[in-house]
Amino acid sequence: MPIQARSQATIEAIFEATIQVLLQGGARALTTNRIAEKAGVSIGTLYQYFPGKEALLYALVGRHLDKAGEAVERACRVHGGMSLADCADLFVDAYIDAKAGDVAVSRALYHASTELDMQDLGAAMLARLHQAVRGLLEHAHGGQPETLDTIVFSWVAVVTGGTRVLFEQDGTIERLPAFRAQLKLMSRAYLDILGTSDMRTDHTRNGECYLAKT
Amino acid sequence: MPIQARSQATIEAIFEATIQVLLQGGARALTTNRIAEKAGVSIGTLYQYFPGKEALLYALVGRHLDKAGEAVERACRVHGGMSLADCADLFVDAYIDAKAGDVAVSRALYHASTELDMQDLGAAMLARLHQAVRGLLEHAHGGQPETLDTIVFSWVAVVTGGTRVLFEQDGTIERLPAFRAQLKLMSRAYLDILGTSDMRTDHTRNGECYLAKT
DNA sequence: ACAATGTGTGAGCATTTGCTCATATGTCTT
DNA sequence: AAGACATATGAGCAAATGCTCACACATTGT
Repeated sequence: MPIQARSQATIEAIFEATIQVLLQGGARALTTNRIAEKAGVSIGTLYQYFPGKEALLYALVGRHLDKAGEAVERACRVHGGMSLADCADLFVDAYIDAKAGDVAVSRALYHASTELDMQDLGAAMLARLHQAVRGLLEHAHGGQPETLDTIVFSWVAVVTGGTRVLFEQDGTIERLPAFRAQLKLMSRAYLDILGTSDMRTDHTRNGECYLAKT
Repeated sequence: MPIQARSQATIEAIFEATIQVLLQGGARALTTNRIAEKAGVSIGTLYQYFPGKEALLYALVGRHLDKAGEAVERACRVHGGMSLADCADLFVDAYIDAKAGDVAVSRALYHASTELDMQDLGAAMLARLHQAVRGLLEHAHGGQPETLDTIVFSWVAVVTGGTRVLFEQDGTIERLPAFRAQLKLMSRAYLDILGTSDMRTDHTRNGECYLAKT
């Protein structure tokens, strides 16, 4: 669709302007006219490239998610003979690094995306992460495939969800280093179950009562 | 402010109508006129009780968060001489149960809340959970208080965030039981670190390389 | 019965929003 | 140079939204 070079530049300007408007004024201030103004193009131009406001946001969010997803996939591909602990660190680092690049943008886009129906984008992202992580752990798992899927799903949900909570609550990413370390610790402890026992055993008996009374 | 009984009923009707509109039409369809119509009251009545749309949403979201927070706090208060594993189960169950009651409502309210500036409500909820969980683990922790705070923060973030991801992606809460079990398993494994070693040790050496090659 | 006050009404206004379309200006090919 | 096509313009429209206000009804106390 882009025949001349300037059209691509225009689209880029519109994308960038959308992010800027979102960052400055929030979801409420995100109007097509404002976006066009900020981008330095006319409102008509905007509607030449996007059939509507929703489509613009959809494309923008999709592009960002795609970038993050690709980064994680790339990181997960190189895992020759890693320990589970290293796998844990690998995914946690890859995901957080992919998201930490522009926390503000991620937050802004996420807030904007709730106005629309973008659950499919989020679901696609989750599925992508699921596949990547599955590949990472597959050869270390001896049990049934569905068991592995449950583990992968839970782990991915916890890592992505936990990171989101951190970013939402702590805009300054002050706590990020500590949280990252804890997330790794937790992931290692969890994944080690893969190598030590079946998922169905009740692990309350393995660990004693660690309660240190007074 | 409510002197006669019917005013309270009106407010309740408005709250309920807000949820209904949100569930049926999403955030885009959430207009004051629609809410009033659905509630069976006039638009003027709505603005007699709430200074604006934002205030209405703020009150509604606050009420729901409050209910959930209170439930978790109540559950966390009774913890005489529990093992860490039981503590893990307790919080996971309490939080999920508090949220699972009305998944659809939680999702709807969350989506609506992004239009506004409600980060303070979310932060307050997190702080509340933090305090409750801190009380739950306090007597089992021998290290420095800041270490405990880091653990509690990370754990709470992971449990709340992970649950949110699940609810957003899986509206039918089909995967909830499996996820709940995994979350408990993960929490137990993580919290056990509290009783076995200091947080600063590198746990890569404790666990071997569990990788089962082929 | 009657006023005082709490509660409910809804037509309609000011503003905003997403978007269209007739037109203008670049850019490329021949 | 000139036509063909891609790109850009922006005034303005139809619809929607948050909200006001002058007025009506209900409940209470005396």
